[in-house]
Amino acid sequence: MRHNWKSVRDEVAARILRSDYAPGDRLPRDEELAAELGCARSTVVRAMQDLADSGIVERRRKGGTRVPANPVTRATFDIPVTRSEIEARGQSYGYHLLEQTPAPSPLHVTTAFGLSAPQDMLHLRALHLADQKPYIFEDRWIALNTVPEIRDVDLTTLSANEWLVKNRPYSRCTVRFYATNAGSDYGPIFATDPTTPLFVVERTTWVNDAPITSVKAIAHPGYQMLTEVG
Amino acid sequence: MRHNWKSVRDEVAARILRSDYAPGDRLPRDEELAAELGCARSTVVRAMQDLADSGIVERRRKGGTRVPANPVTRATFDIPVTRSEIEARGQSYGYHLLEQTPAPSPLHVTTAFGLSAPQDMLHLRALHLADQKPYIFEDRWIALNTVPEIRDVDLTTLSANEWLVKNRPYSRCTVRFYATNAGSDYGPIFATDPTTPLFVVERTTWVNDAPITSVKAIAHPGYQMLTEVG
DNA sequence: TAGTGGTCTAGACCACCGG
DNA sequence: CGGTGGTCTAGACCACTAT
Repeated sequence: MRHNWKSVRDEVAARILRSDYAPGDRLPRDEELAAELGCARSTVVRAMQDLADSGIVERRRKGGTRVPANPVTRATFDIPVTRSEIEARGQSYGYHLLEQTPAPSPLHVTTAFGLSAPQDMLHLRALHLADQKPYIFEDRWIALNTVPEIRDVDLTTLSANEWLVKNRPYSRCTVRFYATNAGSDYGPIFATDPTTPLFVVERTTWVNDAPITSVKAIAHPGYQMLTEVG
Repeated sequence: MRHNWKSVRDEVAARILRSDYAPGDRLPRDEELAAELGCARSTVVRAMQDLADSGIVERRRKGGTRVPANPVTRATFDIPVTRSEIEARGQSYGYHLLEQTPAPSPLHVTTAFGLSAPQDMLHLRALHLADQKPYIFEDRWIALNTVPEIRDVDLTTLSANEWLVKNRPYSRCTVRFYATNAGSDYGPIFATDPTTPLFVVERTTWVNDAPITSVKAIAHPGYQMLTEVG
């Protein structure tokens, strides 16, 4: 008897691993599984919803529950505030504000926000240090119309990263990962050759369609984003 | 009256956006919220679990529900089979197997799997094409002890990627993203300068601690991994 | 140890969508 | 239109953990 949803989930997952249910197959109805495993339908539902969240099965009304014909690897990454990330590694955190300039948004930022025209923004360039060494360099634009208070915040001590996270929750966000060269922009910051490949995380956030901030976080050479699935 | 869990979730999310509940704050107990919003406790539970899954709140027995003091951006990426990815872009898919050699696992693969000694594996190098152009190059190692059937599969037509996904489900997987240079290994394949930065996705999979495959997928220049949150 | 979330149940009705 | 998953309810009991 399977009386809790995790054991039901694990049983179904095991059947998929054993190919009892193969990609493309339809699984028994929740009610049948409940009867077979000796639990309530809602327990099966809970288990199946968890599997569906992981992308291991697909559920459709009337269509039933299936193992996807083309399974995907669903990977989840938590992107913390940079200070937390560094401290979680047991390293000391340091922060340098390199530039703080009001300016109209440049084209790439305007389009990232989906705006039809440039807006007044605050442009920041800052460096996050781990054990005194450059860890992440951030190039950030903050929409002054949406976040006017930022003008009065002392960003030399507290990073915009932290202030925003605690004071300006977002309702929507896009995240991009890609590779770039250090070039003449970042090479000097990380003291590396301009040809060094660097990992970039770009995030753009909104509150109800009003732009908040768009940030390019360029990580130090060798940085990896790692996660485990399953 | 909020009578379904999504409206409860949205109401709580809205309160967090308005900073009615700020980072570090404790939210009312589920029972109180249920009473306030006029629904059953289980409806509130469903809503809160969804928010907890998104990292928007943290829940602990006896500790209650809180807005995390250090909120994170939780991003989810679906990594499909390469063919599906290309076809989903509306491009034609092509595949070339460049190399297929049995060999003992090299050090970096042995350690990726957490093995104490090298194992017999099948080494593959293959190129995925989108509209005839190089899209992703994969360098893959498959554990022959765990997947002996792979010896009898014709991998010149069907990519190992697809065969494995449909025939060898995994129970555990690690995913890494990082940047690398094209160098002399990948430069010729993508017809680019050796200094070109490339985005790499590295995945290693197991079934119940038995190694299945470890693959480095090197994407074409300019490749981005993109996702939306919220 | 007491307070809070976590889960299970049985039953009902709803909503989507495949045939 | 009928079959399947989706959700809600009320109540009970369990399990963790903050205090």
